[in-house]
Amino acid sequence: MNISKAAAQAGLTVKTVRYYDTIGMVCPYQNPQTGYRDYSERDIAKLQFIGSARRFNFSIKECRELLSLYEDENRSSETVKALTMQKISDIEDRLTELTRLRDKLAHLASACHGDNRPDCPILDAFSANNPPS
Amino acid sequence: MNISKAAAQAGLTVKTVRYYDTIGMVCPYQNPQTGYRDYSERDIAKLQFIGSARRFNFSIKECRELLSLYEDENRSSETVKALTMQKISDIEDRLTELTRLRDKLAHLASACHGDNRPDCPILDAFSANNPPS
DNA sequence: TCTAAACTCTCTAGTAAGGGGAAGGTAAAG
DNA sequence: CTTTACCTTCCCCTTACTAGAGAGTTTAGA
Repeated sequence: MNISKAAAQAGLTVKTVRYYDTIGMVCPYQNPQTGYRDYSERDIAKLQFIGSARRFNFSIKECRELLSLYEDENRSSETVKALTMQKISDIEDRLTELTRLRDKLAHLASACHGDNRPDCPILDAFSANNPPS
Repeated sequence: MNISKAAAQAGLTVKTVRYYDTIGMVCPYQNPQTGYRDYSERDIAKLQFIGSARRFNFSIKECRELLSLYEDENRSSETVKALTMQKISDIEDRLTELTRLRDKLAHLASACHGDNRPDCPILDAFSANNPPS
């Protein structure tokens, strides 16, 4: 299967799929005459797997790890679950942080009348000597 | 004031402060003999301002915009409030997205017993032909 | 069969926002 | 005067791609 069909199957762009080859994640057979890549069913499955994991916020490095577990017939689900729980925890940290940011910004915005007058509580807050939180 | 003290005042690293000079955001007087940067009080205030805005998730580009409003004596608070509301909206989009991710991952994790057996619902889900959501 | 469109390839360079570290000059303290 | 702690520029590294140039290939239609 050529690269654009492979990409479509996995919900990725051609550029991305080519990138996954250059970094050694999914390296299809490559015609030595033309240089054209030819993706097998197994390659497609790997691309789909990576696409899903990426959409779940796993980094490329983590995807590599998941992929090797995926391909290991003798794996246990232990490591996968641990990785997933860690990822959930990462996401929750980020949620907490973003929620705090939003609340602070919303608080500032509510104090700002947002009209033509030059005084602005938001800018004032930014220029205050805030210790880095 | 030398760069390390300026950085400390603003809660930034020396590298970051130097970077803000190279990209033209805060360009202090530079001794032509030694090349040493010398930060004025005004420079420090700008660094602090940028530090705060960055911590509020504003990009460098947005910081430039906020900074020019901050330095404009005749500005109105209108634009600042609009930028802030937009940022709040961005953050809320991200919150929604991350919450959905967390819930999906939590759902998968709860289905996975995480023991020594090789079957794993998480990996199964990743390898399923999921349409990109 | 020819041609033109639609694909593919590699390669370079760029993105955001700095971090790491080398090589070398400078300032301040003892 | 020496040591230590700074400072400088310079270049490469990071993440996960994306854009585009220039050139070769495949395919569909006339």
